[in-house]
Amino acid sequence: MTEHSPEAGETPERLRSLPSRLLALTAAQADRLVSAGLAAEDARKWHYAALVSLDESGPASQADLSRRTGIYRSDLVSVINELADQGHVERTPDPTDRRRNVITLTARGRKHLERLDEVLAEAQEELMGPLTVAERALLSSLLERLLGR
Amino acid sequence: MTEHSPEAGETPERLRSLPSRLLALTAAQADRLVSAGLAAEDARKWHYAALVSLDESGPASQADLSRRTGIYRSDLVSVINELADQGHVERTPDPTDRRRNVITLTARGRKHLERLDEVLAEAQEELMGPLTVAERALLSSLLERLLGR
DNA sequence: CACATGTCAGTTTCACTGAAATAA
DNA sequence: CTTATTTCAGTGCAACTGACATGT
Repeated sequence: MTEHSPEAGETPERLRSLPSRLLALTAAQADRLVSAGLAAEDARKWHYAALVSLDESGPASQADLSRRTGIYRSDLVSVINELADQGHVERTPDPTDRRRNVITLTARGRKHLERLDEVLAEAQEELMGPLTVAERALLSSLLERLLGR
Repeated sequence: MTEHSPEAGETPERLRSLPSRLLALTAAQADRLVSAGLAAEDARKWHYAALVSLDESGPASQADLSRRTGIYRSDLVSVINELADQGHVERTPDPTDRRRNVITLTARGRKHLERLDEVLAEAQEELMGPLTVAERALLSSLLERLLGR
C-alpha cells in the first residue's frame, strides 16, 4: 500500500487505527528511509543483504546466497553482476563443482559494506528517532512476537 | 520485500534484528492476513477503504473518494466499477456538477461492509494474537509515534 | 483562460515462474 | 536418469504517470 497524498484529507477513522495499516505505513516509511540511504551509496536492499551474508558466513555459491538472503536465484544474478561490476565481490568458478560460482567479498566490498552499515544505522536512527532506547527495544520485541519468535 | 523461503536457512544476524526489516516482515504478514480475509469476501484493500469512507463520510465524488482514501483517481475507476457491479455502491451523475459522479453506498453495500469489518477484525485478531490487549495498544501507540502523530 | 473530473492507456518496479544449458 | 546450479526470458500485479474529453 502506498497512500499517494502524504496528508490526504481525512482518512476514515476505521482505517486510521487499524494495526495492519499502521504496520503498512511504518514499514513504507522505513523502506523509504532505508532505500534512500542505500541509493545514495548506489546500493539497494538486496545488495546489502548479499554483502552482509558474505561478510558473516564467508564465500558462497549463488544458490547458497539465495537461501541465506531470501533473494530468488534468478534475481541474484543481476545483484551479483552489479556488485561484481562495482568491484565489491568476485565471481569465480568453483573448481570442486563446476556448476557453481564462488562469490567472494573483496577488500573494496568490505569497505563498502562498512559504509552501508553506517547508512543503515542512520536510517534506523531516523526511523526510530521518536522513541527512547527502551521503547525501541520494546517495539522490536513486540514485532518479533508477532512474527512468532 | 518478500523473502521467498519462510524459514530460509540462516538469516544473517545483522538483518535479523534490523527494525526496518522487522517492520517489513510484520507488515507483509499483516498484509497476507488482511488480503486473504478480504479475498474470501471477493474484496481487496481499496474496496474496503472506499466503502469505509462512504460509510463514514457519506456519498462523494470519485475525486473526493480518491483524496479521502489515498487511491489514485485513475485506479479508483475500476474499484468503483467493481463495487457497482456487485451492487455495493451506486454511481449516479451529479446534477449540480456534471463532471462528477456521486458514489453512494447501497443497503447491500452497507451489509457487505459489515461483513468486511468482521473479516478485518478477525485478521487483526490473528495478527495481534500473540500480544495481550495492553501490548497491542502499546504497539499501536509506538507505531503512531514513528509516523509522527 | 485556467482548473477539476472521470476515464483510459501506458510505464515501471518487483516479486515470482519457467525453462534451457551445464554439470554433478 | 534425476537433481542442482546459473542464467535468461517472461508473467503478473500494483503503484504510478500522462493525456484526453468534458465540464466548471
